[in-house]
Amino acid sequence: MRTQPAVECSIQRTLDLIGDRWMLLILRDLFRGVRRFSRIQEDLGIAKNLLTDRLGTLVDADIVEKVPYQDRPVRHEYRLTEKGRALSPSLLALMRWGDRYVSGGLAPTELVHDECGTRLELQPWCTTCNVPVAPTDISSRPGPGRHIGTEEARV
Amino acid sequence: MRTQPAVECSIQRTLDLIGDRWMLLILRDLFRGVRRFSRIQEDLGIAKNLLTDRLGTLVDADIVEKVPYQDRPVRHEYRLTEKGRALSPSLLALMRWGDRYVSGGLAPTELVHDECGTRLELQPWCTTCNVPVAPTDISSRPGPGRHIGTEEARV
DNA sequence: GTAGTTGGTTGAAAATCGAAACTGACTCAT
DNA sequence: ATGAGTCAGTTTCGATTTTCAACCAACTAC
Repeated sequence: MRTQPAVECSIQRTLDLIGDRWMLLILRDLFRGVRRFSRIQEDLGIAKNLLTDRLGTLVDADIVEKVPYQDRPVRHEYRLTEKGRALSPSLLALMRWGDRYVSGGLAPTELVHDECGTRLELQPWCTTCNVPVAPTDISSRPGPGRHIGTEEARV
Repeated sequence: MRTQPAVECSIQRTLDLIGDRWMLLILRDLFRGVRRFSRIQEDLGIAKNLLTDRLGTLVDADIVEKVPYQDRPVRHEYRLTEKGRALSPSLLALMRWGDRYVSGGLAPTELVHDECGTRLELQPWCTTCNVPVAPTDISSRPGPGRHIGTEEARV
């Protein structure tokens, strides 16, 4: 798919896997409890062959597992694995951004803390200083998994 | 593009805008300081007409602005606006997920807190309880910007 | 004036997508 | 046991997108 030489960053590796136009929407549905083929298909309006393909990729990647929910006829549903559930911060981050910048500050759906009902924010967190970190206080450095030379690297 | 009726969730709205295979990679490059057409094009291996198109969309959406960095010949570079910079948590979340689940725990690039050098985590944060919130302690509810009926809604 | 760089545009071939039709396994109601 | 319906796909094919390569315009450096 990608014709590029090496993939040197986890964002690229992640997007190669789930950066498709439908993938994150499918995952969103799974998070929401929409787990069956036909329900997802009708909810998203995705073509069935594409849904088959995408779910297959997700299962192969161990992000989703296909579990039977009845015999005779055997019917399956798709459930997030732990790896899949670990994508929740990514979806939450995209959702909060959309709330603010695309939906004009009016969230169509809010995510709240079960215990107190507060709407959740998502922030980079420094576990040493125990404080939230602003985008301007972040810099990047090579990690143990290899690195690209970047002059001015900031996220 | 989307043939569906209404778009009722900020994740969908966001992905309609930047959920393309290239968009988030382009944004990643901009965050990293790769800001010129030719540099991005060669870094990503994206076709030039697509890069032209995608940058145009980003500029139209006010996520990126095109600013001249020299006259004679006028050359521009693409810079993130505040709206664009606000995507950093999303990219960070995808990157951390990739670090853990795709790059096998070995981050190719680490993002650190400027002040103390600690590698950053990204967590849903409850501003009332002032604690990080686990995925299992999150539920969703209709917000002021309209809602889909969901039975078992969790992210 | 020749070559090189930057930031594109254009056009044709290849890949991908979407809509609809079709299939197969099974249920349920008559 | 016939007929209608559901679920989860597969197949087919026309439409759309993407890729790849060539070309272009403006300017610099030699």
